[in-house]
Amino acid sequence: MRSWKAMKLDRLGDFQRTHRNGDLRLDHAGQTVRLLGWCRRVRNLGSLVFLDLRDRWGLVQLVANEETADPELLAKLKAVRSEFVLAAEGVVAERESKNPNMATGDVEIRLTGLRILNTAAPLPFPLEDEGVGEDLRLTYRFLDLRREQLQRNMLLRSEVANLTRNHFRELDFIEIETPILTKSTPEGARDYLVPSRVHPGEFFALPQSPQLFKQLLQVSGFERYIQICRCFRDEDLRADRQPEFTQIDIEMSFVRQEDVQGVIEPLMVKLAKVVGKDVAAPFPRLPYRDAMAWYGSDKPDLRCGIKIQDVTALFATSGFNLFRAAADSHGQRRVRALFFPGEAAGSLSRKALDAYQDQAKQMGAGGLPYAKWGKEGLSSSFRKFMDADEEAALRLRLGAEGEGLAVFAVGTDAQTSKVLGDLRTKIAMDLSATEKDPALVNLFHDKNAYAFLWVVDFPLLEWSEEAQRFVACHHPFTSPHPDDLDLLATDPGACRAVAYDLVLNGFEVGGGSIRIHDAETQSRLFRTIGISEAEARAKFGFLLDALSYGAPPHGGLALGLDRLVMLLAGVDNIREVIAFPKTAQARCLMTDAPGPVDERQLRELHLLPEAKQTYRVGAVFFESAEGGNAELRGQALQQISQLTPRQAQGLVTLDPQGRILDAQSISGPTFDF
RNA sequence: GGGGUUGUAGCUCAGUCGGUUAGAGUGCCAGCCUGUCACGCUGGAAGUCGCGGGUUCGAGCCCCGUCAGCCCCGCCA
Repeated sequence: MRSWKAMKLDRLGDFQRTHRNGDLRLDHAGQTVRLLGWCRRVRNLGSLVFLDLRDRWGLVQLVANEETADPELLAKLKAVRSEFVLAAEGVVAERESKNPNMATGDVEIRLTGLRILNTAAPLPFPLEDEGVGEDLRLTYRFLDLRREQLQRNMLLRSEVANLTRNHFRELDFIEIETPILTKSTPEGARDYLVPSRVHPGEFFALPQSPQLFKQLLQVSGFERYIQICRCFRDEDLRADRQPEFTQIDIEMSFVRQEDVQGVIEPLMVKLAKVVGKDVAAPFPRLPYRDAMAWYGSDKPDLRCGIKIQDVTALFATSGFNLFRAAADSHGQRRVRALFFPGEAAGSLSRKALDAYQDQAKQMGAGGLPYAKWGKEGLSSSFRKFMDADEEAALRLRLGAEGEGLAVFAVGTDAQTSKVLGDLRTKIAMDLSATEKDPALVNLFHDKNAYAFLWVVDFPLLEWSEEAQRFVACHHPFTSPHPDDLDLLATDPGACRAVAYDLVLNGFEVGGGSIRIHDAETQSRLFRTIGISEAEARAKFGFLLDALSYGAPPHGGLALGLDRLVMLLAGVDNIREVIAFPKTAQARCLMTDAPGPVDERQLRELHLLPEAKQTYRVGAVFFESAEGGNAELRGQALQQISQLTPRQAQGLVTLDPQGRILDAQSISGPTFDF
């Protein structure tokens, strides 16, 4: 039998911790201390035993040897295995051989007492290893969370939440909780639904965001609202997306876009400082149109300075049909390009280019035309269509001096933005690892930067092919830009919104808008996106009512706390900053949720039809009946059909008149009637 | 819904052209060890090669299907 299973445990009793393990220093030498924690590792040298004791605050070495320690204590110490839970008493002493890699490396605790509070089975994976399979880590998340990295991330997350609360409290915000059980709305992401037991066939929805409630709170007069709240979206996941996530949600009255940004920026400065980064506010403002034109993304990563260029005009007379056709399309289709200067770009291998082409195809491109200027001059997928003059014109247009690589995309703005927006950061990141010129490396990817920016002037609406109508880009409560109000009727797609996203290093970390605060505009917008008067009344009647009773001009923003902490922690996956996350298939490997539920629960929730009555019928003896009296048998059967289920589970005795004399329980087959 | 990728000892992985008894490191168990700190040394136990089917004299390896993890596209107001 293994020792960790058989061991008798000690009680915590009146044992009191005197110090945190990580705090002990030479100053404490000579003091008797009492410590608690987990055994990280035992090093048993025979008659000398070392043990590292870990608590939330650090690690300290315990020691005992044969000459000075009580033999019972030494035996107990030798029985300890990794992750046993211990209470230790001892004297702080200067070490004979110090460990400079450890905060407490100058001292050790010479044990005078040891209690084993609990044993631990060998762990399914080592806590020190980085490369453990994530499914295993998630199955044993409670152990995974013992690891230093996750402890750090959880601490950081807690710090961010505290700083945020303090920041907004100083600015006179009030924290108000909004419902988790709420109403499903037609626009937006798929809702998680909760069936109502009391109202058959009706459902609550979990909130995708407290959007409408925080707007209503403005109508109520809570001019500055904040909530750190859980939100839910039943959509497919990504590395930076979980089905439930935490949002820092704020809303303010009597504000303009700049006022909302003005309370967020100083918070970001404070949060960046927590991880030792200095960022300068105000952050750059970039109109959506420019973001798409230059970076091909509404959340551009400004750590990369390369911009997309339009080269359509150069190919008006080109022999390269693909490009010339775009030039002939009167702006419907364009040729756009990225140029990466430098030796590393100019000497990219065919294999690397093929990989980028595959990437481009995945983003919907037909291929990836390129022009590369390397040691041997030009090599290009459309070289035979380009003479020296055209090459020179292209180089001039791209600003290409010396070596470098240009990649091209042809198509609509949306198509080319998608392809080039993706390749821009991808190629730049790769080149930053191989390029030797430090100035270029910095242009490709400034790895020290925390590149915050506001993307502003989003379009209000976009045409949905699937729905064959305009839908809200942000949400249907977003205020149209005051200068574009007339466009709502004439050219809805061109109407800008007073909406703004906060972007950090290519991630959308927040989004907000000034909201519609009058019922008339709100109704008008619902009409524009094809929500009928009746539907608007049914779904958003309370909002329209609220807007008609003195709603102040208001606006706000929501920050994705998880994503923000992920970026601050410098990790590339949102699961690393969530204590108990779901897998990419929206499953919890630890609890194995979601799971099936009892039929009874389903029936109570009206998700299954009512159960049929089931009768268990035993053998029936006609005790006093002589032979096969048909009439009597008929009476008996009639009696049986009136039996309660309980009576039917048994042996039934009838009198000559067919009445029940006696019924006893027996087992038998069941029948549904 | 689609594409890619991974799955072999508790863990991290190797496994050649389809061919003998599937290996290594680590962890675990036992013994030894007075200055370790990834302690060291000696020995031992440990396998549903994700699962199901097929091809073959023979499958961890080839084929088909399936499940699970991860990444991406669609989706995510």
